[in-house]
Amino acid sequence: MENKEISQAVISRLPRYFRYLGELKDEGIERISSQELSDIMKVTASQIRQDFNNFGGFGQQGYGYKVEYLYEEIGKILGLDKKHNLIIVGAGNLGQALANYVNFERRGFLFKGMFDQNPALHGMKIRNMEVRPMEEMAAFVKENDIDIAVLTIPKTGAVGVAEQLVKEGIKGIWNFAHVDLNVPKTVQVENVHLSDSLMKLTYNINRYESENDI
Amino acid sequence: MENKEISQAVISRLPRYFRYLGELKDEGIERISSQELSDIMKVTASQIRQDFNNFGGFGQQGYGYKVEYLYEEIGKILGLDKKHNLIIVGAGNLGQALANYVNFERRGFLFKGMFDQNPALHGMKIRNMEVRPMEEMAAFVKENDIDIAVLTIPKTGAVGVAEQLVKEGIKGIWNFAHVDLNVPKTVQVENVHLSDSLMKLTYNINRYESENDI
DNA sequence: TAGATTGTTAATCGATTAACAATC
DNA sequence: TAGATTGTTAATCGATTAACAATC
Repeated sequence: MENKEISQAVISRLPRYFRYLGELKDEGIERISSQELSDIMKVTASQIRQDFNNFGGFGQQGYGYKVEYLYEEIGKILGLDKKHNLIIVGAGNLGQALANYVNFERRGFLFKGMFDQNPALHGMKIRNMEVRPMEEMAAFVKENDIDIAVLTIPKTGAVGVAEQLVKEGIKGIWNFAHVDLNVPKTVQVENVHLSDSLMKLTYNINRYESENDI
Repeated sequence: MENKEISQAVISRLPRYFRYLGELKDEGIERISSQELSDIMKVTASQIRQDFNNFGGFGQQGYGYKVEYLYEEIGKILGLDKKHNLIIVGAGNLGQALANYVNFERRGFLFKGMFDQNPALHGMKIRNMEVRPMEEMAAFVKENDIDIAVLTIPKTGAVGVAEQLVKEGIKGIWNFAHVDLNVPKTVQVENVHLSDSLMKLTYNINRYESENDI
């Protein structure tokens, strides 16, 4: 299938469209124009139309967009119509927090297992799922058709674990470890570097203060 | 102070430079050229030099950059030389995970308090800090000079809580609630929308598979 | 049909990369 | 001094916005 490449800038905006359209749908609103959506979301109507048209014409001239249809289509583009088997590697605070994040299940992410190096945690139940030793991870991934691994381990172990996961045929890694993973193009990585995010916040606080001589 | 505006694209790259330079420093490396850094970080040397020169000349022609000096300077730009008083609003799994994230303290983020609506959690100790009722938040922020609030509450409450925080003079909000906050320009917001991030991952997994007819 | 609004092309703006003179 | 590498200007590339013809 030869699709023209969509820029990551566009992709990054899709989840936000999806969220707003979901809310409009829940409010019972049936149609919306790019101009109305523009007012609500504070992006230009032009950008909205360009973004959607990357994936084909979802609207109707003179009418606008059908909210529910557009919502469904964007969901499909994001792959939310498919089920994804997921494991969490690292049963610390963050791993546990993500395991308990109920909403993921609603979107087709099926929590299949949890792994940790620390023997003290083995057998402990988190969201009805026992924590398994790291040694079992590789076989588990292969046997249970795991698509996505969530990495919530310290950066020291992350590169090695990622290598194992790649070897077992993982499709995507949601990486919370503070290190850049080097994986083949066959494997997708999405980084969540929390401390980077916090630093951006302090930069902006500082900038604002120095611009205003506080 | 009249500084030319730095684009958020540049700011987003600073924490990554900071991380790599910290690692180089820890390895005892004293100098590095933009070309060497380019090889390690997989960005162009040109971009590195342009980025740094937004903030003035940190290098020396014919020599390169002093690792430690550059590291310190980027830290200052990011505001990491200052202390920031921080509270966490929402003592659920994610709030607790962030409270226990030790590394933040090392960077000058001082964990001062934690709040939750749920009476069952009040008085509970998380990292030696008792969970307080939401009603006490506003006064606490004012009395304890809180700069940053971490919002780890459901989206339904987030907008209202953000309003309160703004009223009490908060400087920045690190927002994990899945909603866009509408605050005055005096208050900086950094969003961490975890489900958006996960959707980007599934998009890329899907795209890769459909491009390769899997 | 007339009015509205998309889809799409063209214009603008901004960010990245290339090139090279300045200088250590 | 010669060689290396920055700082910075110019060229290119890509993303955003504006404009409008197509069309519902």
